[in-house]
Amino acid sequence: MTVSRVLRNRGDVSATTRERVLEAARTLGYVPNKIAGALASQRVNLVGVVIPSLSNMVFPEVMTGISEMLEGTGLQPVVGVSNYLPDREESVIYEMLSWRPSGLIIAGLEHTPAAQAMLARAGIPIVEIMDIDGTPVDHAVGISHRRAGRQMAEAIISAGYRRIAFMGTQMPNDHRARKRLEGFEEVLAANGLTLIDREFYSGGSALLKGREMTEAVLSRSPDVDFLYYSNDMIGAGGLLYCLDKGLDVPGKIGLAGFNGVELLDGISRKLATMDACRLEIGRRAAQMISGKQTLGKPAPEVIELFPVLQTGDTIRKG
Amino acid sequence: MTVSRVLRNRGDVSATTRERVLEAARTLGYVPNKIAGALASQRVNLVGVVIPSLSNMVFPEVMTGISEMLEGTGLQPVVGVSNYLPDREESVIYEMLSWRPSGLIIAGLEHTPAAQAMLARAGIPIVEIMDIDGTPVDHAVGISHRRAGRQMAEAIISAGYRRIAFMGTQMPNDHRARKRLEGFEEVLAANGLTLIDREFYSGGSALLKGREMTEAVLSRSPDVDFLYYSNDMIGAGGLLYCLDKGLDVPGKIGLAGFNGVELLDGISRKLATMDACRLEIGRRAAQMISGKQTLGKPAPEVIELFPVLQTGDTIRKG
DNA sequence: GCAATGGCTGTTAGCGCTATCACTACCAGA
DNA sequence: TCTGGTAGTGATAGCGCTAACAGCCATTGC
Repeated sequence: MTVSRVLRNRGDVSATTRERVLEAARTLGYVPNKIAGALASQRVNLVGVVIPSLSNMVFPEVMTGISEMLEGTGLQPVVGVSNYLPDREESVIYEMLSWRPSGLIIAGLEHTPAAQAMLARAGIPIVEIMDIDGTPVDHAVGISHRRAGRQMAEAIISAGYRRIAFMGTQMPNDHRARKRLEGFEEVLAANGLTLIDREFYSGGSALLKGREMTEAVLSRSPDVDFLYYSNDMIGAGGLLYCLDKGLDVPGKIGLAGFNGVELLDGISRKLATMDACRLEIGRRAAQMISGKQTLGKPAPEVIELFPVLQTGDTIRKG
Repeated sequence: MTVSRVLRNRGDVSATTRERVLEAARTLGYVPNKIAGALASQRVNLVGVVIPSLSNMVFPEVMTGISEMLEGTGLQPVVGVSNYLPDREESVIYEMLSWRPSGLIIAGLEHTPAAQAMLARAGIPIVEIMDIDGTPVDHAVGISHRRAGRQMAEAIISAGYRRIAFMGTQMPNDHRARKRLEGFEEVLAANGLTLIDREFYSGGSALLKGREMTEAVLSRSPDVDFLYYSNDMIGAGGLLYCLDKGLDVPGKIGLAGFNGVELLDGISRKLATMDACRLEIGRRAAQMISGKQTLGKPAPEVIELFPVLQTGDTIRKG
């Protein structure tokens, strides 16, 4: 018992005893068994994080925000990856919950009914992140992707572009990209416009795919005057292609992406984009979990963040 | 007990009983407590993965290889991030081991003495990845960064470049980058050469930093004829800068990076680089752990992989 | 003097599972 | 008939900790 107290820094132990215990632990190479500890104390210092992918850059950034905020709280993030597959997400959630974590952070609002049910009755704080266009199980932190799509469409139209094409991922389960496109098309429709071309890809190097898709769209629809990309990576690929071809950007043709990927800051021309507030989302989500530790079960909370449109160098001014 | 048997698919249970149990579990929303299960069975289906960073792209790729291989084995990866800090790594290892995972995968061969000791007596398979220039605690899968540095230097020198500058990260604990540079300088020295300039950075957008450092080096040492970068991201930034300035690449000035980041495939000119075999490293490491599950404690194994030099478009031929 | 307090250490029970063995029912074969 | 096997199920102990409380000693206040 005294050993337990020393190793957890809990309760009173005399300085001499503490030293003796630590010394013994060191020489024995003793590592306490957290499994037994967790079972006995009904407390697990883990926070589950379920995300669709690690290769998207967006999610590692969210993770950074989460880790940063969890630092010093005694909580540790545990990552699970769903690969954008609802069934896989369900099993990852099941797996996570069976470890009885202190909280769960999960990307998106769309889950299988079984997953919804598990989350609802898990009895721990659940934070759904990235998106707020829908009904959260418990807490939520994110942006409205539908609104983001609308905002971008408005900016593009008010800059005078009319013949707009879209390029994005072929992913039925990327609900956030879908919502952005929906919002985007909504505003186009309200202005009597429709997308004059669209192209989808899946897998491979995003930069390269952006280049290839752009080439395809430009040769198929040479009169296009704006290229809207579902993310900055393919947008950057497209931008590099346009610059290589000597096209007049943003005069004759404009481009825009989504995300505000800092990674790409080194390209000679800055792509128009919207920041998805990834770091902030991670931070807030982590805060919600660690804050909930002390208090009881508080009312579900939804935090909406507002991305800022950055026109960069690829949308003409005025 | 019968419930336990049904939920783990172990032992004989009649079809009717199984169905009744599953039905009850479903209506109750029952999620078994893995903590208790693990404590009772002394088996934990987790594999710890300790890496320095998630924002480096290299590590998410390794993770992809690991997840891919672990799929279907019943094992689940759990990630811990050390931020290139030895002390933090030590505490992450401690944290991980206290959950008694089935195995541990850890980047690099350099750890604190305490961490070394913990790993050595953990009693589970340990796989140190990425690097093999050193002495592993148990198993290892990786490449020789020293050799990689040498190979690149040889290629550069035999292409006729002589006035070489280096740009890299300011990270005393990035041992792999350090070893590459050591190998590189070794070969320079053997050919009577030394680096004529060097520049280091930390933090920020790698692409942008590459651009800035390149500008700094070129203005300080205008007679430089080769730029060697410690990674592809800053290399790409430098390449974009050189192209923007209309420099003759690879005629008057050559460039090379390291890693083979697929991400960058969309740039008009292909940067010379070496593939670090990241996916393969992740796969092999995961295999070693899952393979060790059935057999007893086998002899430590070291797998060396061999990166391939890709001269791309930024080293002149012949 | 004694009770009361606080600092420190030890004892006991039990967290929710699984390993192991015990038990029942049933059938085949001698 | 009995033995021996097998399929299915239940009873018991215990995994390695921690919560809760019990106990002890030294000090303090009156």
